[in-house]
Amino acid sequence: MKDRMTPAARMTGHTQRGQCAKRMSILDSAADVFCRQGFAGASIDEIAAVACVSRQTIYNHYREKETLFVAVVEDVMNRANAMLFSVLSTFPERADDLEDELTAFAVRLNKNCICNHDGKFLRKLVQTEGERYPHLFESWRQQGPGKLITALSALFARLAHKGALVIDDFDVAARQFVALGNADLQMMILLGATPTDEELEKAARNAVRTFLKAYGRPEAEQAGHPSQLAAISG
Amino acid sequence: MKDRMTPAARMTGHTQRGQCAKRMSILDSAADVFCRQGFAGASIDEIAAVACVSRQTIYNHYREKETLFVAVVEDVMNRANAMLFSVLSTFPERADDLEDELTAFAVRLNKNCICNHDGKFLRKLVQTEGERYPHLFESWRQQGPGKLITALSALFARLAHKGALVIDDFDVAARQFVALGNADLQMMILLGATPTDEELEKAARNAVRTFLKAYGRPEAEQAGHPSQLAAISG
DNA sequence: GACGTTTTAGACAATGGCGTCTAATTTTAC
DNA sequence: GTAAAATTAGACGCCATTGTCTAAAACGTC
Repeated sequence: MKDRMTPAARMTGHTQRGQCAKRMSILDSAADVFCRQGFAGASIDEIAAVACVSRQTIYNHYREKETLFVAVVEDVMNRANAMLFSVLSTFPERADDLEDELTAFAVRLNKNCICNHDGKFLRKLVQTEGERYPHLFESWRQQGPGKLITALSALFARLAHKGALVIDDFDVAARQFVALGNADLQMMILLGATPTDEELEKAARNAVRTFLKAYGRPEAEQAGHPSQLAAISG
Repeated sequence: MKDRMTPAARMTGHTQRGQCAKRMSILDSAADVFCRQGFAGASIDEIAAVACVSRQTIYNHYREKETLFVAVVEDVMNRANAMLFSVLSTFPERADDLEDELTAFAVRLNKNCICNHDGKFLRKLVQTEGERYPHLFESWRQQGPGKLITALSALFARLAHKGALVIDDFDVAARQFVALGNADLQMMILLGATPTDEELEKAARNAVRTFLKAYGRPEAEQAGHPSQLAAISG
């Protein structure tokens, strides 16, 4: 049904040759199956089939199902955290065009960190298996979402220091920025659906407008986009 | 470990006697086990043990595991929707003390609809089994969250009509109200943890303050709570 | 107290998944 | 080309689970 990529096609970019190729194919396919079926529902045979690999090869790399699962989660967590900080590094420095820049940033955050494949995987697995593997996801929680909020609040603090924003509690503002960014996408996020670019853009625009209404410097707000209110109603 | 209630103690209020008691005990226990283990990981024997009921009794009421699962989900969905509309009916009518009243409302919403047992169950199951039972959860999505936003936006429209709020897009505002309410609790919600009353209160307070900064009538905002900014920083 | 219904415990076959093993085959390294 | 390493297909034992069946026990009602 859903056209699945062959493992060769799946590994884009530099082709790690040798055993590493199989390893990555296994990790990728296992992530896919674990995500769809959960730990209990995923069968090694299905993972092997998706990875185009024999079952023994999997047991060759990973002692047992649980070992594979932990490796998959750690792999996805590392990718997700790397992507998160890559996106964080694009946070707008200058305060000109703050609405547009923050909107573009929110789009990147939602698209590459929250609505993407890895984000869906982690949400699902943290919810379903989080209680069974507390320490496994705890480290992710601290290094991923935890640091996101810390970093975001520091960045907002800089913008506030420059006079572009008026914020009383940076930490709360950071969390609210992320929450507002998800507001229009919550059901899609829950269902694991992928929003279109227009949906992403619109959600981010709505979020940033409200965020700036709450935290923006009053005079800058109206000076920047005088036609704002008129444009929304359409 | 976690002290489980005996099935008799679990059914509060009017004691439906006869087979109905067993039925409810089975539904309750099955919800518990399905929520913890997922559909694939849940075993009928464990459900029977938790319900203090023999396995055959379960098969007596429900033809097979899937039948039981569907019944459980429908049961929880009905309870959750009923609770949602019960909470919705407490939305503040008058515009006096809007911050306090909206905060109390947000606390009720989070506590009784989102962070409670049923909310956790539905989030988990929608994510893990939603793709396998599309129509089952689709009806919930429409009648639960869908109607929540519709109703909330209508209620906000009334407040705006009274001049208590300044809102351009009621639908967006409704979604943002809910999203802001979750902002400080997102990780707890993801983990299925239960926030304390103080955490609920603080999260709702932060949310409503920001919501009113964005959508509150400018003069009402400062007139109502002049010491607001000073109080937050502590 | 007697009768019909419900529940119970346990046995049972069937299924499917996990993890091991082996022997053959392919790939890689030199 | 050859030797070592990796991979493969398939068979295998083991165990957990599903769903059925049966005979005994408990329950509720009259």
